[in-house]
Amino acid sequence: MDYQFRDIENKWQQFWAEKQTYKVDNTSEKPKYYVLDMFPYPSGAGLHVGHPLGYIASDIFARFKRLRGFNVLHPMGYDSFGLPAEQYAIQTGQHPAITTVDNIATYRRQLDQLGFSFDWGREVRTSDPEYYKWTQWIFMQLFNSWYDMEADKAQPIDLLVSHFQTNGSTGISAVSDEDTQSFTAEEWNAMSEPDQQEELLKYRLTFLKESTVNWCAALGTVLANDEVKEGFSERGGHPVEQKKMWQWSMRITAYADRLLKGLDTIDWPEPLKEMQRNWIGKSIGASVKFQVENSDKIIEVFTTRVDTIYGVSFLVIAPEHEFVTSLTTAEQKNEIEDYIIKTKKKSELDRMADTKTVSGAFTGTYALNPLNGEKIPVWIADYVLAGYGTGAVMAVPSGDQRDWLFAKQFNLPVIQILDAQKDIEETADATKEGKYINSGIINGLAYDEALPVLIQKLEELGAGKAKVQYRMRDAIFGRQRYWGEPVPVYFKDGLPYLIDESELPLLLPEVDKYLPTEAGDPPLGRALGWKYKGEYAYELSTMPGWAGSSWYWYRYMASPDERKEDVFAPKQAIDYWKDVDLYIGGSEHATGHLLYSRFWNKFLKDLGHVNEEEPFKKLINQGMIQGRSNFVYRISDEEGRGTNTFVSHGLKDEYKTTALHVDVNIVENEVLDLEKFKSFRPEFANAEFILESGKYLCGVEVEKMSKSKFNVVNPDDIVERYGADTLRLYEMFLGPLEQSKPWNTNGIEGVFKFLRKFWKLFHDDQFNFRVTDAEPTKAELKSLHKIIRKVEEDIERFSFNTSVSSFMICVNELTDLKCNKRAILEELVVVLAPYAPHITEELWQLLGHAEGSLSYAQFPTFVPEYLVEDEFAYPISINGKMRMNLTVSLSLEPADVEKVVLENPDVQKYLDGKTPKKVIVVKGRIVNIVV
RNA sequence: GCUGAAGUGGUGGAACUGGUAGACACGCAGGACUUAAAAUCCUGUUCGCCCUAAAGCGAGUGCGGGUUCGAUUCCCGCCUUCAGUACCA
Repeated sequence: MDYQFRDIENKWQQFWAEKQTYKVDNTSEKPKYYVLDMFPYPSGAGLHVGHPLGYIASDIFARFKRLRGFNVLHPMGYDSFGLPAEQYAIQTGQHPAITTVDNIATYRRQLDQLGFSFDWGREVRTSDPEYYKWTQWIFMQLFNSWYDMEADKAQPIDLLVSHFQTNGSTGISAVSDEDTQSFTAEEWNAMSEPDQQEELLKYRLTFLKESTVNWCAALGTVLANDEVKEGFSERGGHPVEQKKMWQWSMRITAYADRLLKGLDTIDWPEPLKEMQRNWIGKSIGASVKFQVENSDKIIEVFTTRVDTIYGVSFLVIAPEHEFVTSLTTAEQKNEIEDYIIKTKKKSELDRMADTKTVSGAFTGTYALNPLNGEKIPVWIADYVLAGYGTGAVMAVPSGDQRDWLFAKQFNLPVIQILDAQKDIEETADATKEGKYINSGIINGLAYDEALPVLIQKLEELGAGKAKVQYRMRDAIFGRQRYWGEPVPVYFKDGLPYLIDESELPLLLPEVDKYLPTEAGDPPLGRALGWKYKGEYAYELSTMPGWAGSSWYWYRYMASPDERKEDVFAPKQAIDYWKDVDLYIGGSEHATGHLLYSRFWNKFLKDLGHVNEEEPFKKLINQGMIQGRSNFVYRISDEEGRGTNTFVSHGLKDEYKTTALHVDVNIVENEVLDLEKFKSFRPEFANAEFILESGKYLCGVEVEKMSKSKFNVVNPDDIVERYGADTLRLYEMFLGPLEQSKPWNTNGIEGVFKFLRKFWKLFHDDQFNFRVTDAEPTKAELKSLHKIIRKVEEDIERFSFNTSVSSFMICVNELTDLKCNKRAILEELVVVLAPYAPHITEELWQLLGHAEGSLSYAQFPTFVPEYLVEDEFAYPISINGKMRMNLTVSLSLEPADVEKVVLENPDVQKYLDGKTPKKVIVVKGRIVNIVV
C-alpha cells in the first residue's frame, strides 16, 4: 500500500491514548528528565500553525530522551484563567467556565492530532478548584512569611512575632515597608491585636498597601508593570493611567538580589537573562541627604556617582514629589503651578516621546551641600521620575548629559571636578579617569581612592550612606476582575485575615453579571451573601493571571493518584523530579511569568517545600512564526474607486492599484486560484484578471498572523492534507528553532515526498512490504551511521532543521543503493521516530516488533568505524586557493602522503617547477602548499 | 539613545573548534513515462567570461580595512534589518 498517512496516524493516536503509552511513573530505575512547555491560554480562536512549534520541538526532545533510556516527564495543561473568557462573558453572559471548557476541548483535539507524547493524566487547569486551592494555599504561605535579611531567606511570621514578644523590634533586619515602627518587647505586648496586625502587615511577603498602580479603566482593573507596554495594556491595547489605590502586593523586591545571582547558574539564552537583569535594574551607589536652607526638611537623593558631589550645582525633584508645595516660595508659586499643570497634561506617551525638550521650574528654595555647605537651588523637572529612587536627584552638569542640558537651558553653573574631563562647555563628560579638582576632601585623589573617603565622611555627618537601588517594584497582586482565583482573605475591623486552611479552596462565587458593582466594587461584590462565616467581607479582587502559572510545574509532578493527597505536590515526587531540565517557550514571558516563577520557587524553597533554588535549568525560546500575507492588486479608475479588475503583481506598476489582502489558503506558490478567488467574496464573483505568463501572481508581505490579514494557516488543514508527521517535520525544517520566521507552505511538498520515499524503502513497486535479511554493505552502514551521529548531535544543540535535511540525504542515498535491508531500516526507523512518530510506529510493527513498542525502544549506538574510509580525497590548495582533490590510500604514513602529493603530475603542473616553501598539514590532511 | 541578535543564490536556509561556500528543500528550465494531464523519475540551476563539447578562467557570504598559508567564521570601523528597553540619576 502507498503511504496512507490518515489511517496510520489515526491508528496510532488511538493506540497511544487507549494503552496510555506515555503514562509516567514517579518511581523508576531510569534517570529522570523533565521536559516542559509553557502551557497555553486556551483562546477561542484555537491553535494556528505557529503555536505548536515549541511543542513539536519539546516532543522530539522528550521522545529522544525516552529512546535514550530516560524516565521522561512531559506534561501539558492550560493557563485557563484570564481576560478574554471574561470579556466574552460580559458580552454574552456565558459563564467563563463554559467558554474555557469549550476552548480547551478544541485545543485538546488540535494537540492530539499532532501526535504528542504528553502524559495527559497529569493535565492541570489553573481555573480548576482542585488546582487553585493550592494557588490560594501558596498565597497563604506568603502572607504568613517575612523576609529575614540576616538569614537571607523567608521565615514564618511566627518567628517574627516571638522575636517582637521577647526583644521588640531591635535586632530585626527585614525587607519591609518603610514606615515600620521601633518598639520594645513591652510596648509590643501592650499593643492591641489590630495594632499588632497592622504592624505585621508591613513585613508580610504579600501585603496590602496604598500605592501608585497602573489603572486600566477600559479593563476595569489594575495591571502589573509587565502587563503594560508603552503606556497601553498588553491585552487589548487600552490606555493605562497612574492611580493611588489600596492593593495586594508581593514583596518580590526581597528576592531581587537572589533573582539576579541565580541567573548566572542557569542555562538560558543570554538575551533573556539580560532582559531580566535590566528589569531588576540593580545599581550600586549612595543616598545623600541635602538639608533645605531655613527649613527642617531634608531632600534625599540616590546617585551612582557620589564622587561627583562637589560638582552639584542644583537639585531636581520630580513634579510629583511630596515636598514640591512646601518648598515653593511665594514668588515662584505661579511658575511652579503652571509647570505642574503642563506636565500633568502631557500623557505618559508624550513624556516618553519627547525626551529632547528641556523643561523645569525653580522652587525659589535652596538646599545645602552636606560637604561644603554651598547653597544649591532646588528645581522641579519632569525628567526626574517620581517612581524611581527617591524622586530627587543631585545634578552634576559636568558629568551627566541631562543635567548638562538643563544647566545650559537655565544658566546654571557647570563645575569641572576631574582634570580629565574635556570640553565640558560643549557637552558633559562622564569619565572616571584622572584626579579630582574643585573637590574639597578628595582633591588630587583618583576615583577608586575617593569613594571610600566620601562614604566615610557622609556617614560621619549622618548625611548619606552606600546604597543599592533596584528598578524592580513590588508586584501588584490584585485584579478587579471575576475570572481569577479568589484571594483567601476576609476583613475584620478593616484588617485582612486569612481564612482557615481547612476551608480551601475558596470557590469563585456565582454572580449575575461580570461587571463592577454600582458602588465601583469588583464583580465579586455582586455575589449575594458571600461572607466569611456569614459575617465578614471577603477580599473582592482576584489574583492576577501569573498566580496560577508561577508554580504549575510542581503540580505536574503529582501523579493522578497522588492528586488526592492533601499537598500541592507530594514530597517524594518533588524529591524525584526536582526541577525542569528543559523548558521551551516564548521570550515574551521574560519579565513576567519567568520572573514570578523564579520568585515563588525561591520562596517555596525557603520554607522547605521544594529543593531547588532555580526551577528551570535550561530554557529555549522558540521563535515566533509570523504570517505571510498575500495581496491582490485592484485597479482603480480615475476617481480612485476600485474596479473589478485585478492585475498580477509583476504588472501592477503599470496601473493605479490598491493592494487587498487575499486569503492565503487560495494561493499556492504565489499563484492565485482564480475560481476560489471569485467565491472568496460575493463582490469578486465577476472579477477580471490581467495575467502574466498565464498566471495571476500575488504580492507577499510578512506580518503577524491574524484573522484580519487573512494569513492564518490552521494546522487542521495541513494535517488533513499532508498528515501530522509531515507538519512536524516541516515546522522543524522551516529554520532554526530559536529564530522568528514567516510561515510558508511552499516547501511542504518536499517534506511530504521525503516521507513517501522513506515508506517506499520498505516496500516494493507494488507497495508490498518487503525487506531482506541480507548483510548490509559498507556504503549502507556509512549512510545509516552518518544520520545516527547527526541526530544525536543536533538534538542536543536544538538544530532540528538540519537533522531533517540529513534524513532526506540519508533516504536519498539508501534509495540510490536500493537498500531494503532489515538491519539498516530497523535502526533508521528508531532514529526518525522522535520526529515522525506515526509512520515509524507503523513500520516498526511491519518489521515484526510488538505493537507500539517503538516509543521505548533503544536508540541505536553510533559506530565511528563505519565512517572510516580506505581512501581519502585530500583537498589540495596551492597558495590558499583550492585546486583539486587527490585520492590517496589511507594506509600511507603522513610523510608518505606528502611525498605522493608533491610527486603527483597535476600538482607538479601547478607548482610549475618551483619547490614548495612550506606544506601546511592539518589533522593529517594536506591542506595548503605554499610556493 | 542604550542593550541584544542577525545580514549567504530567485526563495527558506546549510557550512560544528578558521580548512573544497551555497548541503537539503522550494522554485525555475529541460528531458523520460503518458493520447493527454496529474503523479513519479532523471538532468541542470551563485554570477561573469570562454566554449561545438570536454574542460578552463575570474569574481563572490551587507560595505571598507586587518590578522592568517587559508576568513561566512577572528579583530577594527561603517551601513542596514529585527527584537527588547527607554529621561533609572
